[in-house]
Amino acid sequence: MIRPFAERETAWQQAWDDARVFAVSDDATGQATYVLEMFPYPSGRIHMGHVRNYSIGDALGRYLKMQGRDVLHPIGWDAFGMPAENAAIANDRHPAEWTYENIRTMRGQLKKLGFSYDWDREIATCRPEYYRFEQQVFLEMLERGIAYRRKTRVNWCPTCMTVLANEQVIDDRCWRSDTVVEQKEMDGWFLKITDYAQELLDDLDKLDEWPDKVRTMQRNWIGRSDGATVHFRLLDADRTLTVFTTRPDTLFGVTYMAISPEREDLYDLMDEQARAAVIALRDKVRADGFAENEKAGVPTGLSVIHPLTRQDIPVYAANFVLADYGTGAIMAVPAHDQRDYEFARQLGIPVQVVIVPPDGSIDDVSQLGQAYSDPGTMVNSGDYDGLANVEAGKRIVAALVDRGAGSAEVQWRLRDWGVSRQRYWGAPIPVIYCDDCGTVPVPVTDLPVRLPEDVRITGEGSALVGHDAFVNVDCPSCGKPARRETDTFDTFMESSWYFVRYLDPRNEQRLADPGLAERWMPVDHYIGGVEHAVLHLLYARFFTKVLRDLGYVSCDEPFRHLLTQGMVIKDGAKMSKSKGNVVDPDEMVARYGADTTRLFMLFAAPPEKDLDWQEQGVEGMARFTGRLERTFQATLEIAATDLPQGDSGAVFADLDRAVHQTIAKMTEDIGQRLQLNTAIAALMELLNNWSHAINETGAASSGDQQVLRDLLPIVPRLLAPFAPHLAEELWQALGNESFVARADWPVADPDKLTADVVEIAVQVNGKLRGRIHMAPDADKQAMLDTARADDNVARYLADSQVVKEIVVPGKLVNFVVRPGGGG
RNA sequence: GCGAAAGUGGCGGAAUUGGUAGACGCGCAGGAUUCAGGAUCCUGUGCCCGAGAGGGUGUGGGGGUUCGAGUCCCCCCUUUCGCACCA
Repeated sequence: MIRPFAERETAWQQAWDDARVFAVSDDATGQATYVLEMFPYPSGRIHMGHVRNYSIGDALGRYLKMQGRDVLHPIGWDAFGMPAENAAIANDRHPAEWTYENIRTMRGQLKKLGFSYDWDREIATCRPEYYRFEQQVFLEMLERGIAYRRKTRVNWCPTCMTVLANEQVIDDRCWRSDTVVEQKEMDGWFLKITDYAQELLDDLDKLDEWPDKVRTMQRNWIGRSDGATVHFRLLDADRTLTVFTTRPDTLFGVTYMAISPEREDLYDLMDEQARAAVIALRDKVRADGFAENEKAGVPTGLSVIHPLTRQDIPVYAANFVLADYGTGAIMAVPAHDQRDYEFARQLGIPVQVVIVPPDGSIDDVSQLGQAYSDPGTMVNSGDYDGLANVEAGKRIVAALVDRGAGSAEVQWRLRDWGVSRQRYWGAPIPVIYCDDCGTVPVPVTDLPVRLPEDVRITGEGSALVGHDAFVNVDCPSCGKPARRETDTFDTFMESSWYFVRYLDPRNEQRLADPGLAERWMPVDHYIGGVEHAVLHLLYARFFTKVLRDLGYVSCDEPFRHLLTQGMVIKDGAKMSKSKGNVVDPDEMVARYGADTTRLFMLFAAPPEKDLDWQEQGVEGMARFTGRLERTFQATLEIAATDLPQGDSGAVFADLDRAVHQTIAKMTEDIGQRLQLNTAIAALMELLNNWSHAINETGAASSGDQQVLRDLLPIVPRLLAPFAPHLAEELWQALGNESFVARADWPVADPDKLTADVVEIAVQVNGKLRGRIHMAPDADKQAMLDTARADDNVARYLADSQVVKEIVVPGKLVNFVVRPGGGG
């Protein structure tokens, strides 16, 4: 008896829970396999993007479990963050209350979708039992100098009233509120991600199961560039102006220097008029951001001495020189750098050519009207004339080293990660400031530093600042009154290591047992949106390397295979409340059931592409599940009737082969290619053959019946990764007492994978002229003879001469002919 | 501007190693069943010509390699994404 979907889905969800089917034991003996989807922020309700994400991971996890693996498939909540505070302000509720209520709602929604999570391992990052280990790791980082405090210019979002990391600023705007970010001078805690820059870059090559797109984005973000620093003595002052350049070979082409107007350390050397001009430029640059592409600049009145030619070189302040890259100053070579060229043109500065194309195709580069930045031969460069520019570059660096005027150097675009946030709803940073002892780490034995709950959220800065009991503490070192840090950690901290906590979520002594980390890490399949390509995925990689160095894990990289799933689109736009095109998962589950909803999400597009939500498509999928139920029921009845002895007919023999071909195709599509859409298509195709065999031909003999009896236990298992409730229901209808979720994935019988007759295309001059049917292993001569015998093919060969015969066994015959003669 | 990915019926998408383009699904058309609607079942469905057999044409555009190209090479167009004065 197959129950209606609403009834059976609830029943099976309960049964899975009761039997703890997806709880994985740490001492199981199978191959440890870790399947993980990016954990959700408890924003209120599950949306279709979540459903898609988790349906992909769930299908994969269930499939691997059926393959005999020990599958770890946990879920939790990325529970700290701004929206909880915003909601608190709007509704006068405590962020914790809001968050836990959302978690309850969303947990219920996930359960209704029937995902195969090990709920015993559920975590929420806002619980002290979780963040205490984050605080502990931070203290260890502090000890090792990986965490440090400094005053610096930071990105400040006036809406969120907090500092942002560089990664959280997109086009000069806050990643969350879209407000234009301001620059502010502030104290804050930083993590030395730059110490790991080289390893983060190098190890990208090991991540061969990551999309190239993501690896490229990270490579660009890290931004290694090789070059040299060059020191220029300032004229009439006992100071130097140091620059970074990737083109030391162009040193003889320097006709001016350019500094960022933010280089306030140089203001004292300028006369009043120049200083006023530079300040005006600085203010203009700050106001415009970098939206302004037009080159602008002013002379500073300063000059430097060229380290090799000893010539005087003027220094300008220029709007295109970045304050926070390199040294905030450049040597300008207008002949060979387009930006320098444009600026020189703008201000009438001379252009000095020092490299010409090696083939002499252009003997006077100065006539180009733009900078020449390709390789070439050195000119106007003293001893280096005639050399290839790359070689000259090396020698010039050597000459600078000799004179103490420079050295080879590597620059990075990656900045240290600022993790201080002036927000309440986050993990407290475990340090105390004492007037006598300075910055004092909270002793590990005092952890966790609990976030106090008796606060009122006003939106006027962090609620912690005014919380006297939290702030006023005794110095752990000298015992005198001291102040506790009131900033909290960036929420990206919590998501940088949660995948390790899942391994040992109830351990009160340690973040995770190293043996468990050894067993389960790295994550085998990590699935989530591409919007995390830099932020979360870079931080998580960094954290993993730190955890390795601290002895918590033994792997270098957290995620072996990364699948970046596409967005869910409706009416041409990403589903969002503001666009009013959201589809509520609960509604879909109520109307069509979890199985149908999940099947449609997986079928409508390959996992990595965007998915267009079409209600009609869901209805089509409901037709499929309905048809499958009816056909299964009908087949059960046939299997139970008495039929005359006899071999199977041709239709049923074909069906038998189709079953095994479907197993083979689905196994490859899910296991190797991760193309869940074509795996489902293959199952649909099988159902078409199967229901036709029953309805059109009908089972007439015991042989036919046997084919159906063999097919029955295979179908629920093929269905189980995608429509697990229906699969359990069908499995149970066969009399099985165990769960299909625990059954073995079927194995195709290799003898049944080849048909005894295949269709072979016959072409004449590459055009299809006929089709013949032969055994797949027919020899070439037989194929040619049969092809020639085809009426239509014969017509094309009649008045022509065959000059070449191409035969692809089991596939195709192609006659290459030319007119005239007789074949 | 630089980098990456993509462009296939009315629509979502298949085609895995250069070998029968359009699997599977939606939609649409015709039929069966039905009082009717819905549901279900069957048949057809790239475009053009043809009663049919069959022929022509067809994977963004143009060229090329090959017996054979959606797939490989060159040029161009469009879309999406990422980076964007990184010296």
